[in-house]
Amino acid sequence: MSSEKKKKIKPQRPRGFEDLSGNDLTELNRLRDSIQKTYSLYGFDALETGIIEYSDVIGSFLPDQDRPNEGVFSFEDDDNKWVSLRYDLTSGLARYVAENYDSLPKPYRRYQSGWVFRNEKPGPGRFRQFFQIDADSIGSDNPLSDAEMCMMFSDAIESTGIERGDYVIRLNNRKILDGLIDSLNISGNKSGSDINLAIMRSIDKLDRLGLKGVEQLLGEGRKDESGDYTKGAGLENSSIKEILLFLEHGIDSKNLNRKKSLENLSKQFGSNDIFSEAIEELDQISSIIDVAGYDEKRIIVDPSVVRGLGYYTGPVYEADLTFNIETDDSIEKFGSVGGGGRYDDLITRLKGARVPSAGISVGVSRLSSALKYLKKQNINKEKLSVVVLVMDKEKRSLYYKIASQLRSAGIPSECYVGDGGMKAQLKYADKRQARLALILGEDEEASSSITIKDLMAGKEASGEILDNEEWRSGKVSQKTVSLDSLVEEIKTLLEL
RNA sequence: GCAGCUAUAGCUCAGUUGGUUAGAGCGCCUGGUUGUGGACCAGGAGGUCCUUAGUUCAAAUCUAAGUAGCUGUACCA
Repeated sequence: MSSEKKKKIKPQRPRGFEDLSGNDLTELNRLRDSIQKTYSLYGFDALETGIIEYSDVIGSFLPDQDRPNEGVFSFEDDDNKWVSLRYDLTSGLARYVAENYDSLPKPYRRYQSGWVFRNEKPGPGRFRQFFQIDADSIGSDNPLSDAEMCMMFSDAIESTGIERGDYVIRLNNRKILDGLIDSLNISGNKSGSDINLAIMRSIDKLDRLGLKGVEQLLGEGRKDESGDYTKGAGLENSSIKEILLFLEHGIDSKNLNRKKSLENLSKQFGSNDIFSEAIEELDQISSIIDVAGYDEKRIIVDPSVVRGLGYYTGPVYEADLTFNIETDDSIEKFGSVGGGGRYDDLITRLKGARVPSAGISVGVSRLSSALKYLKKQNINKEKLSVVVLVMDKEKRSLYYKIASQLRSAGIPSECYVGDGGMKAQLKYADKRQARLALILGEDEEASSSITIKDLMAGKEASGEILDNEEWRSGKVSQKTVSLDSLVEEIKTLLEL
């Protein structure tokens, strides 16, 4: 006996994976639909690609070890080829574009949503499987496509029910930071170098760690709450000062209009070539969205945005929720719900030729919990459903006929399909959160009527019942009606 | 990866300086009520006290290692 028990496998879902049901699932679908509808309004095409790609295509390479790359779920297929679960939707897009390059319209603009997988340590609000909704524009160098991304981003977020003022699109350019770091004359620095990336990473943590944390990371290093130590970039004090000054300006400029903000920036570091180029690009984007009527309530210039260290090459955008979230012991910023930017070199790897591109990606779980917090989600939206009880198993066909009639009238209805008695069936209906139970037994049959039991009303009444006799009767919230008028009665009852 | 914390019933947790049969609330099941879910009453099932080794007359309790989880941090093409 005990050995048998030992064999019983503990039902446990892998960490970082979620089961979705009920309201959460409905909400996911709703968000996906409204965002995709926005993308579609802009003229983007829908695309689906598989969730598995060849590992080398996905951008990883086979090292000498057994596993291709950290962070990616990978395995060998029958042909001894390494395949991987997609870690984002861009990799599939890149492959698709390179494969069908000649037949696609250029620029090619498409949207896609789906689950992506990362084999990483999950944390609060971070999963190993999560849902992304992307839109990308392939094959355009034009600032118009960046501007379009920002505007569409803003529209998409508003379409989910988040109101203007509760979010903002922060626009920046990677070249601004490149220019800044370039002007510091740090030895060994160039775009993509270790020291360059270390600085970028430190700046990226401004939101979470604040100016002080960034200062520590740029210098010697930083100790976290648990006592663990992170080694810093080791810059000289003068350089750190410059960067911090710049970041402070970034914080200030959030409150300025875009034009003013860009003017200030160019005054501050105008002499650097890379920097000037960045300002010029941002200026063009800003003019386009100005004319289109997207003001600073929706899109701001914020020089502290870093985004995806790897493949972004120009303008970057991030959607931030601006309200605070109050937890038990602290008040935190809700933070980013998605982002994107220009990546001019990504498809080059698969295609050879340079393919300038820009894209955005929205993470749905964050957005969903934000909406839940704002109470915009339709929580416990009253479900309209009816369970027809099986009182006499011989007469099942009759019950099915009733359920079928109700369905024709647009009322979701089901017949109990289990083996339990009446008590068990009502328990079932209760757990299903059905609104009504229909009872047609001997009593009702004799008068060709049917009893409608309002489960919600009964539940409410139950708190007031103290007398056991009254309880026993169980008839507080019931109504017996003629079988012919059933549909009408239900419609009046539910105010349809 | 690094660091800190934690591990007792399905869930949330209590368990005294190491002491005899390990508890509570919720949930679940049964009955009160063979035609009534949800209130109420009565009863019941459910435990490798994470694993292994050690200390001890005696370990859920102390020690060590391992494992898993949580939190922070790092990484995240």
